[in-house]
Amino acid sequence: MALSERLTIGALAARTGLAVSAIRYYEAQGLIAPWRNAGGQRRFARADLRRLSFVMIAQQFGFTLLQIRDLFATLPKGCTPTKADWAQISAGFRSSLDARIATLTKLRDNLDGCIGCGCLSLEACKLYNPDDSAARRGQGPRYLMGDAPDHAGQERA
Amino acid sequence: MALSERLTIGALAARTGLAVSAIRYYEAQGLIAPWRNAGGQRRFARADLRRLSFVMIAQQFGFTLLQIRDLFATLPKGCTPTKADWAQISAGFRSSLDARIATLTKLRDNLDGCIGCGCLSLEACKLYNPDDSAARRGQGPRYLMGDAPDHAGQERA
DNA sequence: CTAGTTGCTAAACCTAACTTTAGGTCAAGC
DNA sequence: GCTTGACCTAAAGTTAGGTTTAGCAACTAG
Repeated sequence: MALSERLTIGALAARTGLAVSAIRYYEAQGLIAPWRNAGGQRRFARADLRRLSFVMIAQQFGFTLLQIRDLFATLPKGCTPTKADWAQISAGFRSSLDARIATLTKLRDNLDGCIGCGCLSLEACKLYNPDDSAARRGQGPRYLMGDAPDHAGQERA
Repeated sequence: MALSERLTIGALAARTGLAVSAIRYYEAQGLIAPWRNAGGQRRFARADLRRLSFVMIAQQFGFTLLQIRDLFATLPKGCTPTKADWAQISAGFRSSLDARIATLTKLRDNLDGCIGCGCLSLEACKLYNPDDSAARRGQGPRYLMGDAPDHAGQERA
């Protein structure tokens, strides 16, 4: 048992469900920092299981790897974050998640309104870009409605 | 006015806020099907404004272009879908959106539980992969918790 | 009728998040 | 001690959703 305090990449992969290549990729992205044994092979701490789990959860929450890395950067430099550290990060997730839920709900309600009122022209209704940045991929500003820019973009209700 | 019943790609871009290149890309993906004038230039119907608006909204809802294309494929073959057609599609969005909201809410509540109970080990808690496929990018099955596969993956509460 | 703007195609490039491939090394079991 | 499976690196490939570039054609205004 004490022997397995240091996990190989394969063991970590088996226990997280991640591919070995994904773990190596995460290391390249600065999300995890294993040390190496004499032969140059990666060796992971058990705490890295938690770390990777957190990465996977955060991804589901819509965070990019870059954002997650930055989040980790706010942790104290000691190798194994405490419960309190995780709690702090999780609380941040909580509010981000709340925001995303609110956005989607608003979008849904607007859609309902469009269906209900029968307008559905989609050219003058209330569905505007809520810049839910964590969930989007595009980058340019978009008016989002079929009609001229002048009635979109400024109404940020 | 009657002259502008056929829109050029530039006009369509100006009115939707999309880049010209994006519109051409959408055509290549089968989302829109303009005809060509004598000189080979694209000419769009006014209804395409609505179509593109719908694409943009659907993207915000987390749909891929492929899914949107398939959605459009269920429309009657006539060029300009009726209000009822849009309403039907929108209703489908509505339920998909409901599902996504439910997923995120569940995730949030589980996280709350983890914070609240102080476990936060992330190794044995209830945060599992809810296959919110519209919001994910990965493809393989993942256990999502740090610990062995045997207590993850089957509990689909 | 000619200049300038807009449009055309094809192909290359871009980012995120990985996987795959190629060619070689390490470690564990018999 | 040797074979087999796990591991290594570097680089290329993949998918989605586009943008950029290059070189050329077509509209439009004066």
